[in-house]
Amino acid sequence: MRISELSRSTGVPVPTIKYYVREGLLPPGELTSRNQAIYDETHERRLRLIRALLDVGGLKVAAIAEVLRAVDDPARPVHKVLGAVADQLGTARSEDDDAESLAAGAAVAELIARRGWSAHASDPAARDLARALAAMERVGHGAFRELLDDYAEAAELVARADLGYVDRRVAVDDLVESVVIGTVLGAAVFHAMRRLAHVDASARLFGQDTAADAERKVAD
Amino acid sequence: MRISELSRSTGVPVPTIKYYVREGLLPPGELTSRNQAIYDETHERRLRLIRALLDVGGLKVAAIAEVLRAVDDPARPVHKVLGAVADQLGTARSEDDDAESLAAGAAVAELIARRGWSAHASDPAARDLARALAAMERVGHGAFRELLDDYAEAAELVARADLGYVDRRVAVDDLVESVVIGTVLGAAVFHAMRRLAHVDASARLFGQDTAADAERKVAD
DNA sequence: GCAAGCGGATAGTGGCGCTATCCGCTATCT
DNA sequence: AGATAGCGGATAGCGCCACTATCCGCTTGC
Repeated sequence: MRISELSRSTGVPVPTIKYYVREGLLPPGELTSRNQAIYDETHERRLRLIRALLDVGGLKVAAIAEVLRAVDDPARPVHKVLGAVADQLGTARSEDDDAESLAAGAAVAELIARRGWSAHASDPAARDLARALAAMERVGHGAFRELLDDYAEAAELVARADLGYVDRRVAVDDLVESVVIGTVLGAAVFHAMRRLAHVDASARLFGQDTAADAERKVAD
Repeated sequence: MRISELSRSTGVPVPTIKYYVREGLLPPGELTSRNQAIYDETHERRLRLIRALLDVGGLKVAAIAEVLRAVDDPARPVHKVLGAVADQLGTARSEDDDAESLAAGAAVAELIARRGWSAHASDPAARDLARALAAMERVGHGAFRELLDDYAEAAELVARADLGYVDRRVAVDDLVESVVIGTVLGAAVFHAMRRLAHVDASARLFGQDTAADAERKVAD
């Protein structure tokens, strides 16, 4: 397969494919001469994965490069890959040591203890959670903490479902890739689902014209 | 309060405040002369909200402008505001009419019917969900659909919690703003929580050194 | 009376995900 | 054998976005 066919079969423009290769997201084609290379279905598959992580997962190109490095690592301990993926999904970078952040960090540590989770408050995900709670506090919604256990319940439900799914796919396909896809795209799926559930809840509470509104909105 | 004090009290640089005013995120200060204006605690509050939606919620400046326009609308039907917010949280823009998208759209319509949700498949959230499922299909994970009902269960749980929270805040504070904050920041909270639950699940499945890994990672 | 700060306007910056162009070479068609 | 389309690789540029820097003439407060 030449690059133009790879482009056609995936819908990704040729210059973009070249760009992905440059950025280390996609392995280069195998050279058959100084300026001719062939690509196969692994490239096609990888390209589709890249687009999914980019368009639906919302990951940055650099983040995808790091995730794929972990995926391609021959000695790939699954939970390390999961950790690499989870880190790229986050936002927190700097240390926050204002009053709200410290309080939020303590609340997160309590939650982890209460839930008996095998995670540490220094985990990037825990830091992001603390960041979000600190932001809630700053806009006068510190009381949102009361929902943490409900959220945790739902998160456990989702995590259990994800694990079961990955477990079922072990024999079928590449385990590591399943974990990556489940984690990243699963987040997008849940995010959309939560919005949909809110639409339903809002319709029940505030009026029954929501579906009609949606119709009209789409017609615009 | 002058602009420099507003900047000091919120941590937002003065030129950035001016930028937000230009973009319509923040109302201008009240002029006391041709080139002097005063700001009050409503500006402070609004500025904190903007930063939360931007930094934690991940909304774009233009999206925040649209959300705040809805919030400030004197005749503000709550479910309209919620709709405006939900739309800004999404990603889908174009029509997808390939095979995967059509199948995914049908799956979403079925889910909505099965759940009895008062939402329509043309709702932006439903489209985003279909988009995510189509992406799953394209990377060979069409079987992920088996998890949809588990996800829906979790989403309902979260939506119920959110509604209860908003209900509790009706008397206390501005209802519309609570809805916005709960929707946007709640998404960030859940996203972090899901990652945390995955860390726990991964630790249980693949090894008990995850907490130690997190410690080491932070030390880097 | 004068430096510091102000509101407002305009232009510039850095990061990111591409995209356009050019080069010399090769595969393929006639 | 010659023409043409396409190739890999390199470099430069683009469009968007969230700021940021600079400048202007004008107050304010010491």
